[in-house]
Amino acid sequence: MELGQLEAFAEIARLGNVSRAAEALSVTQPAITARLRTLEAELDTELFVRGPRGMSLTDGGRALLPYAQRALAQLADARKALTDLRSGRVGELFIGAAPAVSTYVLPSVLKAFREKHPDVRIGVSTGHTEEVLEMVLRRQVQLGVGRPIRHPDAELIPLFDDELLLVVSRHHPFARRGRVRLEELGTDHLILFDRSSSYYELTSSLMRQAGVVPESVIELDNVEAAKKMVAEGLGVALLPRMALAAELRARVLRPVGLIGAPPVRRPIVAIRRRDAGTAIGPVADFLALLQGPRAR
Amino acid sequence: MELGQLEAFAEIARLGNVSRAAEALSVTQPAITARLRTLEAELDTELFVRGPRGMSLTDGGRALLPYAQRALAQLADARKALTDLRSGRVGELFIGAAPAVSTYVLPSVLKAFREKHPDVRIGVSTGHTEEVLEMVLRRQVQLGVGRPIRHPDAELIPLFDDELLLVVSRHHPFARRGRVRLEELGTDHLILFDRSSSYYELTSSLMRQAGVVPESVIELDNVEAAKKMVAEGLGVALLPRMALAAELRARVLRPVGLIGAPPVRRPIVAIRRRDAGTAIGPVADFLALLQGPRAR
DNA sequence: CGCGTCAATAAGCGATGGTTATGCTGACCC
DNA sequence: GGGTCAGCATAACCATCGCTTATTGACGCG
Repeated sequence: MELGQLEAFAEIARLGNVSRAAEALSVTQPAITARLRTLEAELDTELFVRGPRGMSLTDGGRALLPYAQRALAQLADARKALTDLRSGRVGELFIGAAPAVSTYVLPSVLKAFREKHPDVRIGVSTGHTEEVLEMVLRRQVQLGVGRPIRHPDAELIPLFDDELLLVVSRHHPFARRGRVRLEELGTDHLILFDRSSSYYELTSSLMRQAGVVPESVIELDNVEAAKKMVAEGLGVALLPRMALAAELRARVLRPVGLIGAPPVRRPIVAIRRRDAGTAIGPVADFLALLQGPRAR
Repeated sequence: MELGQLEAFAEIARLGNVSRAAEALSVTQPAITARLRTLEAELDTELFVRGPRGMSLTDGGRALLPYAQRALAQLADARKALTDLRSGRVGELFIGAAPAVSTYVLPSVLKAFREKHPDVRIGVSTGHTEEVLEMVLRRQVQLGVGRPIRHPDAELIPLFDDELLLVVSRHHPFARRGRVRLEELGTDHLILFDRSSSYYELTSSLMRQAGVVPESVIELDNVEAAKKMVAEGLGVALLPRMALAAELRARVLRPVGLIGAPPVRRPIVAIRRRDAGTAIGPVADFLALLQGPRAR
């Protein structure tokens, strides 16, 4: 039982005529005759009665027809489903993301994505990178976004470098100078955010290495509050650039370069299961958006 | 997209391993690799990720799998449906039959049929032979049973000969003699049945040809009443043998041979559409029962 | 009574899919 | 860390199958 035979069978049934069926399938009439003959032989059932004006279904043929049609329809549907999937037009996109990514990166990227693919179901789960890795490994999400984290079954795809940026309020003396030496922070009030974030450790060690002890330290558990405080002039902060896009653009906060200190950069990566193969469809399109220059 | 390819795909997905799939399909491993390769090429989609310990589905493969399985299942079902149909085990059997056939032949035949094929849906429509022909031509029934009637689209299959039998009550003088001459009926009371039946004309012409004018004639519109009247001794009747099986066996009525008159025989035939091809399944089995010696 | 339609058959050929044999890669194990 | 094993990919060869062209045959129809 081959697909070509079933196709021929269905077309003959539809058109009641071998020659027409051959034409419809773009082959010659003997080819269709042969297909039908072998099909009938294999099923050991006459499917058509050869009348003087064409072919008419037997009981057996009538019994077979719906099955053949359904099978062929399944395959047509399969083709459509796959092209749809590859086009990214439909399907699902489940993402796990670290908090900062979820808050500051995904909104704009998902907005762009949704415009292109309105029919894709989107889901976002937020958690720290370790949790994101878990989600990926458990297949709860197709893609994770966070800082690099090694695991034999996980593949990391570099997206962009996030950077810790020293920001101050527009009225702060640093704002005009544009760049200061690290040690100068010692005379200022430092605002730190989220002890559980990986940035906390980076910031602290930076200070320690420079032997800088800030005048005072305020610890907060979220970036939004930190930004507000800096804007209010309560101190200066080292915050991830991706969290600052809006404020920098609105010039509410001002970036200040650090002299004598290496830039603190942290790559942001996408995390996928190695056994998921090359990304296709919605995932691939979303990845492309993330890697594109407009992300962040 | 070929069935072999889909089969290979489904087996690899099931077993997670090309070599096992090859074994399961009784071909060599390169054959399966090739099938998968061409399938992936045609669909332009990677279906599996080749890992060091086997194959695991990609998103694309996961999307395709249910379609492939359904298509293959349809074909398996189709095979089963056809073998079931040919075995006559399941399916439908719609019959159109002339009244006498419907009343006196079908019950026993259908009883035997049902014992062999309990899962076949059975339907019987009764009508005179012309109506039966109509039912057959309109495909309301798959098979008709009645007297021969010609039509270009109808094929007639001889089943058995019915015969008009002279019957009398057990107390009638003829009963002991066993055979009488046709003219002797002139002194008796004749019971005729069903003016609309084709037998009426046969009986009448028989009498006319012999110049016999019965003492009296009673006309009835059904065979049952006629049999009762004969049994009650109200007269003698020429009735179709197939309607008399029970009474002859119970010796309530006695057959009487007619000397000097040719036996009045009428073939009973099955009627099928010519374009229905060779009968298969339930119809074929039923036909075989009808043609068998035990029918009538 | 020849013509047209339509399916079946014949013969030849090219493509396809199968087989055996072998190569390559990563994992696992002393 | 090298050897071995598992498992898929590749190569080369070959048989089979299915398609094409050409022809035959059956059957209505004008």
